[in-house]
Amino acid sequence: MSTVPKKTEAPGFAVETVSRKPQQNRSHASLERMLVAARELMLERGEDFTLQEVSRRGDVSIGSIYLRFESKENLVRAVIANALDDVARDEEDMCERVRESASSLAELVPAYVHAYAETLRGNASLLRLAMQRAAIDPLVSEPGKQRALQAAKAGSEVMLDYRDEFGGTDPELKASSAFHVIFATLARQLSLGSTGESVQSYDWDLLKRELGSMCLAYLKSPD
Amino acid sequence: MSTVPKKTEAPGFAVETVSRKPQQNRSHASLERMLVAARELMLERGEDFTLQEVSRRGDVSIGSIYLRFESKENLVRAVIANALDDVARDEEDMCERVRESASSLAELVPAYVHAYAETLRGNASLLRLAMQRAAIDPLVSEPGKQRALQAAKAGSEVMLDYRDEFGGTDPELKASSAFHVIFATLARQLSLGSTGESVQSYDWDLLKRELGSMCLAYLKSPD
Amino acid sequence: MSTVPKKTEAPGFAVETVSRKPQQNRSHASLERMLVAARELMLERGEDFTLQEVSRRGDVSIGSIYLRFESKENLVRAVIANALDDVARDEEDMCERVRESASSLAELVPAYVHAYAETLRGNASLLRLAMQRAAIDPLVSEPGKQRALQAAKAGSEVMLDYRDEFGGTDPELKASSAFHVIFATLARQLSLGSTGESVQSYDWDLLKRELGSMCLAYLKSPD
Amino acid sequence: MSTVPKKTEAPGFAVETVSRKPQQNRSHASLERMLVAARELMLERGEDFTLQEVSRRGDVSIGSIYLRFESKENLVRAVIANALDDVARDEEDMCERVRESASSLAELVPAYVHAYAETLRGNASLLRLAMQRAAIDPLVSEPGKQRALQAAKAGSEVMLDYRDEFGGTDPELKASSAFHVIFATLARQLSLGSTGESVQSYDWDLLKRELGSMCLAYLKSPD
DNA sequence: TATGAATGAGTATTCATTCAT
DNA sequence: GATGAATGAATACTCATTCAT
Repeated sequence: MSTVPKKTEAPGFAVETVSRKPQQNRSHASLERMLVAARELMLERGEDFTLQEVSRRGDVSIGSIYLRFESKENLVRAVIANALDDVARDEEDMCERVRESASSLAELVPAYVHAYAETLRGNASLLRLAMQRAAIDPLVSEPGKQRALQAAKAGSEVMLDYRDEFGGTDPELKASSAFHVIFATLARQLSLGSTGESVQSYDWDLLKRELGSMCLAYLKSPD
Repeated sequence: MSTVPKKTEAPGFAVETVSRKPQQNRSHASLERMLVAARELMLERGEDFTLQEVSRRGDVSIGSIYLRFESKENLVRAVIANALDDVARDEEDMCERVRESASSLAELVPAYVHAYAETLRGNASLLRLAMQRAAIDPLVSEPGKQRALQAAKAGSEVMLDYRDEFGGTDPELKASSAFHVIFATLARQLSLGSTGESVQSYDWDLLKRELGSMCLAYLKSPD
Repeated sequence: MSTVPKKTEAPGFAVETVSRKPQQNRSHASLERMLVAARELMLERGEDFTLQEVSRRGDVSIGSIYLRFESKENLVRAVIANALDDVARDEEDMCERVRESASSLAELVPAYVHAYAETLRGNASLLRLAMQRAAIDPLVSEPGKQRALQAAKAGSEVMLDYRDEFGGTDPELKASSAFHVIFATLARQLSLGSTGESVQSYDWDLLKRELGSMCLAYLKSPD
Repeated sequence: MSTVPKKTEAPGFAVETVSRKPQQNRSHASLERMLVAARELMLERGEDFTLQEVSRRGDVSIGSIYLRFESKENLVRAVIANALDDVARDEEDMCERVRESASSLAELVPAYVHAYAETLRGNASLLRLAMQRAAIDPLVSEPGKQRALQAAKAGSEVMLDYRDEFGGTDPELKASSAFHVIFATLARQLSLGSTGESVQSYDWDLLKRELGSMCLAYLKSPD
């Protein structure tokens, strides 16, 4: 569970940074309940929910919420931080699985694209909220960047398992670039951050396949 | 300038659909002033602005605003519609320019990536708002999708000028896929739709270059 | 048609007192149209209508309305004044008819009650508005009182045709009292002035008959 | 004091139905203060008052008002419901007193008319508001009708104490009709529901006396 | 710790009225 | 006389936050 110290607009707001106290026994349950209630409401209606509703749905008093979180904003941040933690865990697992299943770059890249897509898809709703908030809230975007850096590193490393198959002279750069392109494309297709000009109806499987081809061609290319 | 008929929650809310009347002479100026004021405020603080403020800054009465727009929401849509129109125009020009300047696929693709990046960058702030709103407002997302479709077609066509240099058997698919990947990557890098896990500090020029290489390798690839 | 002078909050606001000018030819038509439109709207929604709506429905410009009436209030008063004129005319006719049809007090009283009820019923909607407004607007209640006085006199006179059949020593008082009671009871039953504690479902015909009996017994009574 | 449950557009909006919670101790005082303030304002200016004003005059926060009442409308209804309760109580007492003081129909009827007139006169201002609102608000008119029914029954019963002195064959009908006529006449004279064509200056005491005579003559009449 | 009643600042929207043309 | 675009004051209601118990 995550928390945010009351008066500290802390630089890195990891999950532990957003709530107020290292509650022990049963207050734990109450903290849990308010986070669950808030997450549900956020999935239903974004940030357009009321603390009153959290209070009712989570069976916690409004006072309790303010005992744990300095503000509604911080409660939202905590929910997002938890969601990002979940994603990070999923990503790690996914990397491991893909790594073990592939035995060549040509096998790996499409598998990675596919697996990453599924990982993101599973958390898309909360991720969307996270990214929307990050666009305006440094307290979410800053730690988000750290996480993204780690994800980039992890993703690159998976591909670098097959650096021998890479063309060109800077495999690290290639892997990193490939990761960014893959993530950006998948994210946009999943409407993370927003739909807008993305084309939902575009053939998703087709694009995934071509994205794999593209990266493979790029990684192997001597240029 | 754009307008929206009062009672028409029109299917396609093109610029002309959002305001109320084809006012001629000096009312034009007042409409202009409120749109400018609203745009400024939106760039400063998103949709979190007050009609009072628009009234003051644009030197128009509140009543005048409601004379042109059914609601604050529609005013916001009009500002966004205008911005999207601007982008569309810029994109067209950009395509033309890139087309004329390149004489081979190897020249074209990096030039296109670069030019597209600059085009988006110039309108990034308002585009971000557009995409954020599109995430929740069908009246913005629907026409946005049409526009995206056109942009995809236009972008593909530029690359297809050099279809002879393409590898593989389906140049249309390749061009379209390349466009989507390019747009997604640039958009994410510009934090369109949100920053979130994007890494602002990542070397932008580096990524653009590699994105060009990647697409080139892909388009030429026989697979 | 009635009118009200612009700056004169005139004591007696007869129909002629509420509009502004003794228009001649075709402006007459426009005045007529705005009064008709206003009456329609008032019948539909009370005073909760918009001058915009009067303008549209009556095909007159807002400016025209203000050319004839100093304010929306005065327009409302004019509509009411017209309605009261209509009622007064109807009452006169009704008295005449009843007078001719009856040949004894015992015949007259029930006939009068019945005819008066029908007269009021036909104008009930606008009368209701008139009385509601009169409750708060002296400019309506004052002339209304004059009219009521006349009505009381006219009604009394009909009954006094048969003063010979009256008991007691003050037939004028009896006739006047009977009129007041009849009017009050009918008005309440028609919900003029409001429904509230009146009982709509009470058997209307029954009450009318008993009301006749009551007045007859009273008029004949020696006390 | 009356209350109305927030989400219940309850069929019978008795006093208890209009506010939100059965608050005990000191919130009671605050509820009282807002009702008193609202009543004062309503007596001064009808429903044309501001919640701001209630807040200031009653020394309660706007939020507090909304804590007890779902809307301004419901606050108004609560004030009216209270007033109607008061009237009902007064009516009961009045009936009792009149009953005890009279020993014949000839004594009773004038006494009843007089006492009822005084009872209504004391609550006339708020009653007027109640009836005006009832004209457009079913949530007020519906329970109002129930109350009227009860009042009619109670009033009839008082007169039926002397049914032996009645003429004719249907004493219940006579009593009921007499009640309706009495109430209607008194109400109109007190301008309940509105003044309009009522004649304020008409000699009130005179009419009361004649109304008594009329009813007495009617009740005794063999027809 | 925990509660939840109380607070009150903040804002979109309406519509009678004016006045330049 | 006629027009109708422009004006802007006025107001109910929400909900994050506080604090007395």
